Amino acid sequence: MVDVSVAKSRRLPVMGDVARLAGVSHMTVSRVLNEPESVRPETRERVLLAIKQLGYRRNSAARSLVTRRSQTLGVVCFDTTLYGPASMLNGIVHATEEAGYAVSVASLRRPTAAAATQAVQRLVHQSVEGLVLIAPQAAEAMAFVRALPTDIPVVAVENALPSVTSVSVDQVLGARMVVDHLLSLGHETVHHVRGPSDWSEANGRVDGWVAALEEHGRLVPRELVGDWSAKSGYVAGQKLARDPRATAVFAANDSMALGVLRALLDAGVRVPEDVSVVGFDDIPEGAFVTPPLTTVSQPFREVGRRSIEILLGEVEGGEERGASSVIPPELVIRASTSIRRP
Amino acid sequence: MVDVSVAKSRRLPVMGDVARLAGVSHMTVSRVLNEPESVRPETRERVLLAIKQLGYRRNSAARSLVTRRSQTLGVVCFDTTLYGPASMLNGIVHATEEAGYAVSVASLRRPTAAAATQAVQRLVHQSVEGLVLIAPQAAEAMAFVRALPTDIPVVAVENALPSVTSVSVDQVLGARMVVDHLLSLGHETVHHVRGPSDWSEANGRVDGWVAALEEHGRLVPRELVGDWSAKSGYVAGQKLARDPRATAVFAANDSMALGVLRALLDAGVRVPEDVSVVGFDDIPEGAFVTPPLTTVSQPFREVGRRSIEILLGEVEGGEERGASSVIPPELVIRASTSIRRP
DNA sequence: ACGCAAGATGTTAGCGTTAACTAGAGCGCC
DNA sequence: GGCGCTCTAGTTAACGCTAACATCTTGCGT
Repeated sequence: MVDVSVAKSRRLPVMGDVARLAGVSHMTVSRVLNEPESVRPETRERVLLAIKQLGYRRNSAARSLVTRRSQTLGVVCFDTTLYGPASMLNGIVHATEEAGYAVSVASLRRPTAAAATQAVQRLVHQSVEGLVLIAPQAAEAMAFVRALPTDIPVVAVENALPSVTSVSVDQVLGARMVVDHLLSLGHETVHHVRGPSDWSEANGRVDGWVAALEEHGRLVPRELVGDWSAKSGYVAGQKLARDPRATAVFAANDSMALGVLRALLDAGVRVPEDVSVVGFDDIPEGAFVTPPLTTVSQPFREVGRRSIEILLGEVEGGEERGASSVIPPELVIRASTSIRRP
Repeated sequence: MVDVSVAKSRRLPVMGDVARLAGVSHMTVSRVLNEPESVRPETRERVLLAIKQLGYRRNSAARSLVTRRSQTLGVVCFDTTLYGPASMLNGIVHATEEAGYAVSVASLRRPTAAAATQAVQRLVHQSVEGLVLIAPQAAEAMAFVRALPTDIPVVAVENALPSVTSVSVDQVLGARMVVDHLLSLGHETVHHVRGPSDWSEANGRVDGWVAALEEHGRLVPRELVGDWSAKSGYVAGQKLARDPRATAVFAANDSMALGVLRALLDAGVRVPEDVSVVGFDDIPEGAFVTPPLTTVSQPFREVGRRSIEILLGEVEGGEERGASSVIPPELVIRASTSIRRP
């Protein structure tokens, strides 16, 4: 289909070739492609036919050279193997494609400032028209801000960078919903296994957790720290299993929640009879583990969609700076939480 | 850092500007950037300084126009939310970046031939220099083959397309290892919850399962069909729970295995005491579910690395057609399988 | 029949870079 | 001491496209 070209000459056909075959000037070919309405239907058909016969495709480099537009957005991400970032990337890629832009991805191997700078540079070098950052570590935040070019729009997802428009899920609210849910089940307080301290999402969840407990006048237990992995959740769970006051545990993501679950079960603690456990993210497997996990669902697709919407508003409409936007998450109650039975 | 430019004129600096500031011709600037050795150190320093002062960056469109190289590889993928594809994408992005190429991603919303064609076209339009297909459905296979341009190298991962170089994990071998393991534990036969019939990976696993059973002269039970989701695994698990002859279950991926596990437990079947369950993929959570899941680990990074290696061999070295390559998976034995106790 | 607007198409000149050739300087060699 | 060779830097011409302006048809009013 693509290669119906006469294939005689080695070089790909250019506008001039199409023009010659159609008996028009190369400019008419360009017009057929860019503003078909301005060309007489009869001529247009002839040109279109010639294009098909030669298998002609516009040279995008030449096009962007003269239009000064690359029709490409850049995405900087960290570990897209994690469910959250992967979903986000997915949402962003879809939204970008729908808008007719290409997506160029730069992935940080490690969460260092140098890597962040390098990734941004690489994308800027590719002359992307806008930049999406899905790199939720605060560690690179300043590196990002320094590396960011001033001449192209940027949107950060899940990471409130100073002076950068951001789209994020309301982590604080999500954590509050978890705490409210657990307290309403009669638990005295809620223990927390937090994510790495350089992740803004982890911090938001801690903030919400603390705020909600304090509002209810409850004691805020010392938090445990994980690294998002189920393994780190397991380690935390082992400690929690030894603490009789820990009857409700809020893990900062589902993977860690699974680790906690596992550790508790291994220690002979029943979930949810003895201890309630809640996660965060709503991974697809969450409903099918034992026991099915109560968690907080984040509208990743929506975040992707909205961030691209804002970004393209700035890229195309030339809007000054899109307003940051926060999207509420949703509590999904399943079987890993229950009324406290002392 | 990036914007130390004089910022007086609205337009970005071009080679000519750098040249004027450094007191040389634009060609010398070009040489400093492309073949520094050929410029006298003294001159080179002057040019480098001017570049820094102006914050000059080469225009990549102009560059690719004249060199006819986009320095970009295209990746076509389907659902990058699934662990397997996400890991693969990750591996590919890393390998591509290391090689100094940009990565343009096209994602299929739905696994249809039309979407496949469109995605390939979109990337080709962006003048990518090579194409990686991570779209494991056979459904689009023919669409891909038709849509593929003949003038740029293509590598398929996990999908043996006719006349396309491929890199994949040995699915058949993986399945055999699972069956061998289960039979060695004393199970009479192994039941299988397969993936969608249009995924080549699913088919490979079925083939290996059948082959291994037949080699051992065992009865091949009727297979159950899932869609990779834990939910579909759950449905399959419910059926299996009713079948007293099903003492060993091989689910085609970990998510479905979790669903099976859940269904069995819900039905009062103990795992692994009554029934052994094995998954495939080795998702990070697998070690922390109840019971920890025996599964097959796939070297996704390695697949990504090797596919890019082959692709770039063709792109740069002009090698005719890279040889397809198959990488062995690894059996990870955990606690969801045990000796059959009748 | 003539002028004139509107529509369709053509002509020309870049966009910013690299390829390919040209020119000048310095230097060794017979 | 002049010839040619190497090393460095400059000049010119693409690359394939679109913007902007120029030109040629039409058709219509008077």
